Amino acid sequence: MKSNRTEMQFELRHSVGRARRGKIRFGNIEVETPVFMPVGTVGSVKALSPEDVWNIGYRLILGNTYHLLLRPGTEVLESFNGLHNFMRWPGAILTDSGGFQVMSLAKIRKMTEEGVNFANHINGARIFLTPESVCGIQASIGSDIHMVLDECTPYPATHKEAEASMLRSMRWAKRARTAHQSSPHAQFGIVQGGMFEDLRRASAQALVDIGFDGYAIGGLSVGEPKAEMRRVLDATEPSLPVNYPRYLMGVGAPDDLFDAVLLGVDMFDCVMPTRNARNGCLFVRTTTSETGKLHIKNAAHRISQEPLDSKCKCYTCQNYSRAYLRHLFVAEELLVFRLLTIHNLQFLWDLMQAMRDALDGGEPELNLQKIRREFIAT
RNA sequence: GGGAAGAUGCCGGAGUGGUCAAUCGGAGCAGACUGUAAAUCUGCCGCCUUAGGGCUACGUAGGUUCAAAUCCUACUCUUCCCA
Repeated sequence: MKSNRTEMQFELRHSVGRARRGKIRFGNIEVETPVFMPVGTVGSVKALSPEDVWNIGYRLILGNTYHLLLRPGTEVLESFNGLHNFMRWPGAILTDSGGFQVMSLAKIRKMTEEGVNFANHINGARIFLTPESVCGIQASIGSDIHMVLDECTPYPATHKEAEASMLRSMRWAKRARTAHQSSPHAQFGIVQGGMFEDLRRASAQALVDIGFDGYAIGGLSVGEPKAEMRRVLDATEPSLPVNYPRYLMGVGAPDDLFDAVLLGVDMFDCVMPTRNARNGCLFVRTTTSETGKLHIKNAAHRISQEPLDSKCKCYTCQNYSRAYLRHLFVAEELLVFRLLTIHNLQFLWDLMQAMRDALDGGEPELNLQKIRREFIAT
């Protein structure tokens, strides 16, 4: 197994309050942080070509170990020397471990101390994921950042449940770190602990004791109120080492991204921009809609010659009217998925770029306030 | 000219005496979606409403009945078969 990637390097440039400005390098691929990563679960950012994703500016996307193991499987991926070559993606890839599927597919899996047994969602055949086997699968995928297998603790959970779940995830993290030893790729641990600050601190400390290349915060944005998420994030962040990237998993609502950057998070991923696009829900600036979103199906857009968002520079907004996009959506023309997905990913790119610029420039607080007014609905 | 079947809400189509403002689709309208079992899911969908109810409704007009979309009579129209 060879890979054309090299080790990940993280450089923290400076901070503004708790917010951080940095850069992650994978060989000649550079990723400015804070960064949002589009999700391409099975080797495709749904509806887009890799070129579409690249042209917006993205250089780091997600894949999923559980899903890629099922299809196309490691044999195919290895024969292509990994997912990058297979899908023709020139950027970097982070793979989630299957820990989220422990929660989202809870009905078809069983947990043991050894690992997770899935009756997989495609044909019911059993697949057994362990902290060690997930490392091997990720090696076959050849991703640049490997997430450890964890249990994404569901919400709500009692302190006792969250603690037992977190402690097991920490035991698994240690096993995964051992199994990963000879890998050239980066590996991130994942903080768990439900909504309990003491458990979150203990989890972070356990991971730091093991020592990872980056630290993720998992088990948030799983149905809890936003205030809960922020409280937990606020309490967890100080326990994370300064010189390593922090990754808040599964977060991508514009207001959550904004708040989490200010709380010191460097990396994010979320299906929201891509899934919402396919469901006809677009992110727009508050100058376009006070709610920050636009439902393309709405009758109000039937003859509108406006773009989705008059301040958006994306391919879709530069070329197509709301009326045409609505027509495509109503007529179930497949083109609409690409056009709407491009827009939503551009919106989050613009939001993150604006925040990076604000952190770099003078008067960051003032500029961040401007960004909040423009991108975040109240 | 003779015979048969049928006419239900925007459309398709259930219902064949009361629990029917009427199953279910579609269309229409609105909403949700946060490490993707999601091109998915939810709600509304005759009119009025202080949301408890009120009103008008199942081709048209009569009739039977405590009660009719459902039974009877006539008419109008549609489709099919025979001439």
